[in-house]
Amino acid sequence: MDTENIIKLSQAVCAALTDEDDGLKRDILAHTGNRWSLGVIHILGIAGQLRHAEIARRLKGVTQRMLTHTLRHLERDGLIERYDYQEKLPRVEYALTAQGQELLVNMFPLWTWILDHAETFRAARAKFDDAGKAI
Amino acid sequence: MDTENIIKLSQAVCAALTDEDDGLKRDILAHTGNRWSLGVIHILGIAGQLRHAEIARRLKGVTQRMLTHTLRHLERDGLIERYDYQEKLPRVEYALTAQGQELLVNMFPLWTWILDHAETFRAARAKFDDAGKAI
DNA sequence: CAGTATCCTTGCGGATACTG
DNA sequence: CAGTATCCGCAAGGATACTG
Repeated sequence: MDTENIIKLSQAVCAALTDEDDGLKRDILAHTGNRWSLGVIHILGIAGQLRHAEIARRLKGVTQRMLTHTLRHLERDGLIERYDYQEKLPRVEYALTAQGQELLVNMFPLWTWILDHAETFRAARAKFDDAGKAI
Repeated sequence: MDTENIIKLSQAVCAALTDEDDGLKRDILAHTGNRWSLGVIHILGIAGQLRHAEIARRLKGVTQRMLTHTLRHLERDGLIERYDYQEKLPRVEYALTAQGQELLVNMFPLWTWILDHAETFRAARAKFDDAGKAI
């Protein structure tokens, strides 16, 4: 897409976007910014339904505490569902809800765009930091 | 979109997504989750180019400190550009870069989807909290 | 006007130990 | 196995005062 079109498109987009529900919007988007949520959603999107320990195994570096915490938050926002089988040795599985799947689908353009421009971002940061403005 | 299709689509999406660059991806997405970034981007998308004080006026509740901080971070990631006119009474203006405009465009589906489902999210939370699971 | 400089509170993310 | 319960360091976010 050329620059001309991006400018026009972004202006059209801005006009269409509203600032209502600013809190909620950020709350939902916060899932995409914090440490483990996106990984969980991605993994569940691929595997379908997994137990706590299975997710922990596939998510390198996550602690039990943070995984539980992340799962609770995703569950609270209706993005995943928790299935407790009430067995004596606990078995609990998690899966994306329809909402969670829609989040993934709607996040696709943004996600791929970021990955496609990884080098650009790194270059921008390097330039900024080299200019002595590092934060 | 019906449920059948969402499931298929989300699986296709998951397959297409990669987990590379997890840190960078989250760093960029963090802009969408934190308190003021999205507001700044939206305002600049509409207004084109604005001074520090102008942004502060339109962004209800932001403090000078946090606005400066937010602007630095957005600048570091190449999403906005800073124009310092070097005048005796300081005049500095900010505008979206091409990258920043692309971010907006690529975030459009996600943003509108969240706003369209605001009620669903609120209902999910209420149900969760009422079940006594509140975090 | 556009920032720094301080100080403060809150919550994130993590390490470790324990329980039904 | 799937969590709680603590304790901890650190950064986000904020209030207020000051500066070139």
